[in-house]
Amino acid sequence: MREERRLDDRKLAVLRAIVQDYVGTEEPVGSKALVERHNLGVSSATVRNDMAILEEEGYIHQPHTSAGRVPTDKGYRLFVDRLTEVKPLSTAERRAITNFLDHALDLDDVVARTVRLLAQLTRQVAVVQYPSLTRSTVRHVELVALTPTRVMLVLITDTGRVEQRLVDCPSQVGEAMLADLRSRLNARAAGRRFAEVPTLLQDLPESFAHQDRAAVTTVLSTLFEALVEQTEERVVLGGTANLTRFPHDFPLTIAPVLEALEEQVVLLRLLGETGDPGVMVRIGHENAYEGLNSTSVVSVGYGSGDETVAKLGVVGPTRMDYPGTMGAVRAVARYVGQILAAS
Amino acid sequence: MREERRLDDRKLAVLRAIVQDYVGTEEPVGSKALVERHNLGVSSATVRNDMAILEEEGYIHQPHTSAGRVPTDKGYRLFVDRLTEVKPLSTAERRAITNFLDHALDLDDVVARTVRLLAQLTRQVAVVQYPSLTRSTVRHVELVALTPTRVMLVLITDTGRVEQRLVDCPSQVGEAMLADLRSRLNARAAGRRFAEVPTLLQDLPESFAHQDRAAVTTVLSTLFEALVEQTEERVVLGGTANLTRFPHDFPLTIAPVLEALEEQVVLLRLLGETGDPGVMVRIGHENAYEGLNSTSVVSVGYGSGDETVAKLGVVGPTRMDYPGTMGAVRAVARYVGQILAAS
DNA sequence: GCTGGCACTCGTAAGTCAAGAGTGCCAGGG
DNA sequence: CCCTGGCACTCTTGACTTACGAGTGCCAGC
Repeated sequence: MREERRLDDRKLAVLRAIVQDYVGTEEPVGSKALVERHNLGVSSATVRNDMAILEEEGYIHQPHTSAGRVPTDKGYRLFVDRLTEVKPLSTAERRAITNFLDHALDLDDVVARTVRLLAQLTRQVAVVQYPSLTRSTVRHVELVALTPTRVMLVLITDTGRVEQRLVDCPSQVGEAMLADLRSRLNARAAGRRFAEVPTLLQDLPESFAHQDRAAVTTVLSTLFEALVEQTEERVVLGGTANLTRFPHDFPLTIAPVLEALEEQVVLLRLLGETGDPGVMVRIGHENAYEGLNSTSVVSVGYGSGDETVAKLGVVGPTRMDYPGTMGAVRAVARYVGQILAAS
Repeated sequence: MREERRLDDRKLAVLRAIVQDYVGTEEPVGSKALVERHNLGVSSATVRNDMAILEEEGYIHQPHTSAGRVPTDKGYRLFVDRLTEVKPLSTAERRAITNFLDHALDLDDVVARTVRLLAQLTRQVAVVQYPSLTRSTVRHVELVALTPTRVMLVLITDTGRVEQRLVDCPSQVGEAMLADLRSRLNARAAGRRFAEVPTLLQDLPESFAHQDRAAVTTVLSTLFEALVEQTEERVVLGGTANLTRFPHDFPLTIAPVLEALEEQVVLLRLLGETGDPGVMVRIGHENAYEGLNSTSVVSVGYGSGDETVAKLGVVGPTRMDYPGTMGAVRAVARYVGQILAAS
């Protein structure tokens, strides 16, 4: 293809150098500075020619005549795909992760700590999704009578998550009937995946006395609701103060970013659209949401064992240290997975 | 006192006008503009004299010679205390509150919606504390055997909140013993306030068979821990994008503010230090936390009935519309209180 | 005690200028 | 054919100057 013909190894090296320098200095990088800081073995004039080609192909861009070059989204994309490797963490960083996460108390705490850790490690905005329940199984369902017609339904999942729902029953429910329902419910549903539960329980009301059937049906439908609703995931955010580390594009970009980050739906879509198992990077305009057009998202799935139960990642400026960020995100995800598997 | 002698009604009117104009225009206000926009009945020269007095007393301040005046923290304080009334909401705003909160599903949803609502209404950063459990009572304690030595403890409070804890028991716990413990626990603790529970349950282990006592003690201490820990409150934040509406002092002030707002501890102290029942306003340096020295906090307690169970409020620039903000905060708090009382 | 008038201060905007960075292009050499 | 040194050109940036105007403080007079 055409690009292959025009972009020889040296041009790619130039692009790599531009990205690295620009990420470091935050300033457009010129040909002269480039040859000084990287031993490319050619003169600045040659580099200028290469840059002209790279610009023609859309990998770099010139803010104005007589300024240095800045990578475009397409340039970052090529850099991420072919010009760099994920950078493994230093042992100090690795130790920080274990230190920080080993002291987590429960699921909420794991998520909260993960978000703080990611934000600190990458110095960017961290996003962590609660473990998904779509593939989760029911560990236990508890029913507690609060008043004669009111029942508290508590759903406990195998990821250690607990959800409660208040059920207003159409008729009085006796303690005996409640105990009966509880045990039958658990007998059938415990250990099952969420998706299976409704079919497994659909004929349950029939086995109850006529006057109790309405109440049983109400309880069941509340349970089903809870199961479905929990697939709408929660997302936790941290490190928004890191947005202020870029006084450049202020306050143009920060406002829409903050707005976007407050929308759970947007956050979920940010993380949600990845399919493959590796670290996903979405750069600038590759992001569906307009407010995030000048940011990149680095995300990855995590889970106990080999199943992905949720995603986590960071949001930062397109001008970010991709190798380092990808390394940090991946490392944190792995360790969180281990923690989840152990608990 | 001296102030009373020097600050006659007209000077106070001038201060009020300065605050109002400055909040509106965000620019230092001069004597001429003041007499044009408010019918003070005197000339600009007179106003200038008054301003000189107000400045001597520290109520207003001049950024530089030949600039208009800006209220100081002390000036805002006087304004809030004596020069204005809390502004009641418009019917449209009132309707927005009811519309928004009436559709809340559960406690989490109430809090989430409240935060969004407050942020929208005041166009500032909203902070809502989860209802306090210190005065809460235990509604039910549930124990679920997960493995022979592992028990899930679920605590349900009268505010509808649910907390779970995993308990690793030193010995195997049978289903029968667990049922026994469950019923005794609820018999003694249900309906009681958190603080009472430990004393009520302290001799419980003695009534169990010798080989079970260690397990019972473990479960109980986990329960007590959960009770205590829940008095450390959670706080939810929203509307941080509103911080970007002040391109003036950027990005000087926004960074420390964002940092402060990410610290749960700081947030809690922000809300927590108020005692009296009315709306509390803390202006600029009245704030203990340094990063918030250029912001004001407007907060108020809310609760079902007449007991305050938690607080909510907003954080904004000292240059804010105090009457409007106070009105909005108060109205939201009242309505949330009603919702909580009803559910 | 209020008012009009006036001189003074000082921040802001606009305009000018020089310096420097960076480029594109070209002609020559390997 | 590709690389290189050289050179003219562009355009941003910062410093400096200037003019303007908003706003003040003060004073004499009513």
